Amino acid sequence: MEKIDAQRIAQSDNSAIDAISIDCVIFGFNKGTLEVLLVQHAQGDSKGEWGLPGGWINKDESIDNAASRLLEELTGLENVFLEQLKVFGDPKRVPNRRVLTIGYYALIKHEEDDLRASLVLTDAKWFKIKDIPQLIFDHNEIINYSLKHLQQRVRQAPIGFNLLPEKFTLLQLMHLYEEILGIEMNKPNFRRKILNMKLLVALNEKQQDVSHRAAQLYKFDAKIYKKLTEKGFNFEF
Amino acid sequence: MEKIDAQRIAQSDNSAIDAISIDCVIFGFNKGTLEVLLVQHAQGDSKGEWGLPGGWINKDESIDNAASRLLEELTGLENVFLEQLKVFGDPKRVPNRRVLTIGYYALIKHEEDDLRASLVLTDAKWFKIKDIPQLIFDHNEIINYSLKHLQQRVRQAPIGFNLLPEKFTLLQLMHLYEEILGIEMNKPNFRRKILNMKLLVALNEKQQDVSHRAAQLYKFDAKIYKKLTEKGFNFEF
DNA sequence: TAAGGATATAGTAATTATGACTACAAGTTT
DNA sequence: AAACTTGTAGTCATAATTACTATATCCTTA
Repeated sequence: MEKIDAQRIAQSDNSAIDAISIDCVIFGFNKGTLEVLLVQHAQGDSKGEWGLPGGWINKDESIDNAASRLLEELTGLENVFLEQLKVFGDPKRVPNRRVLTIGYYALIKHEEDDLRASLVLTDAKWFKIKDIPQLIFDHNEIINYSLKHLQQRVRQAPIGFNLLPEKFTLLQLMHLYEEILGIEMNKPNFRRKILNMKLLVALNEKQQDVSHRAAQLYKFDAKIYKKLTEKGFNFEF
Repeated sequence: MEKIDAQRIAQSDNSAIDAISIDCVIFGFNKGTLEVLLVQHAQGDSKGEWGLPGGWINKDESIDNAASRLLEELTGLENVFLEQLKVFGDPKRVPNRRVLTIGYYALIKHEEDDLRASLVLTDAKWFKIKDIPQLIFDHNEIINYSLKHLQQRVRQAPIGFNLLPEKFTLLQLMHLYEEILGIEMNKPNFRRKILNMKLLVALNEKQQDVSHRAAQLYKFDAKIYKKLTEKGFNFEF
């Protein structure tokens, strides 16, 4: 492979790429609705416009670490579910310069108070999926891609739990799937199916302060969660 | 988001990244075995060592186009199944420099004669998955990742067909799945399941020159293939 | 405090899918 | 023609799925 080897050396320092960034699609689930966290640009050409939170990769920092650092800078949250999506590399995605961006997506427990406190300091806001405005660059495309990816992913691995609080009811879980997948499900059948998976552990607790019969609270079994995540499974509903 | 916006501008020209390459895992299926096409380096520090075929992105070329150009330069094949995997970005993946690489994987119909002719010109060789030697950089990791990814992917979409010739028998198809997934399947049950999907069209042809009863040949129905690929489906065996 | 409303949870029955087989068919080889 | 190899059809018990109905439990309010 002389050709390729030669190219590796020749082009390695005068790359056609001006820069490479990271952009992160942060999903949250609030009151039955899937939301995405966006930030408003305060300066530059795109002042006032909304876009995905993002940034740059530091020297000696893996790209996964860069993404989780950026996420923590924005939200104050650590140990969040965060996965790489893919690189977006259309030559015209950013005007005048060739900038690739590595897309990441995160799933966070939306109701955390830390998060709300941290966010008021910046121009960041949750948008319902349906209400996302026109964003800078190709950020709408990145969100669309990540949503499709999420829809695929929740059917292969029980990652949806990352959007729920520690303790949740079966109906909350079902509504989460309904919202992500855009479908309607049947309560009794959902119960049976999810309980058969042995993924959930019933707690000795019930919902509080609801104006109807309180539902059983569950958490998921971390061991089985791990096993299912590694092995992959099928969450067809 | 002043902070992020400022960073976008400040760091955009003195990036911590020296270069970004593309590396491609090319899968083929030959005599019941899954193989990967590797190339031997002819010069540089890694002379004589094997690695994934790869190269650099040109100006004004999308990364997907760059990947398919590189694939065509090596194999002479066009219109090949080719998808991005993800970026590999460990700071130490290449010694002395910070080089990210975008991983791609391709599925090709292995027996094409064009391919064989083209390949003799270069130091490229098919390796069985089990026989892959120690490769340069993190290329073993990239192959492992792509294999896992392929295993997931063939259960969600009927992409496995890209590894088979136009016309194939049900048993060839079953062996392909067995090889990719590393499992054993049951013939009659496989037949029933795959035929129920209505994805296959029986041809008016049978196998030729086999020393036993000739099997029915099938092709896949392009329309249903497309529908299933978009919608996603479940190929659990 | 009893009735009504709302939601949780249990159960049923018809249908379909799955897994583990057996049996037979259709060619090849000796 | 018999033996062998692989293809294809069919069986049967079990499990999963779908579309329901029924009942339990708790809160609200009249």
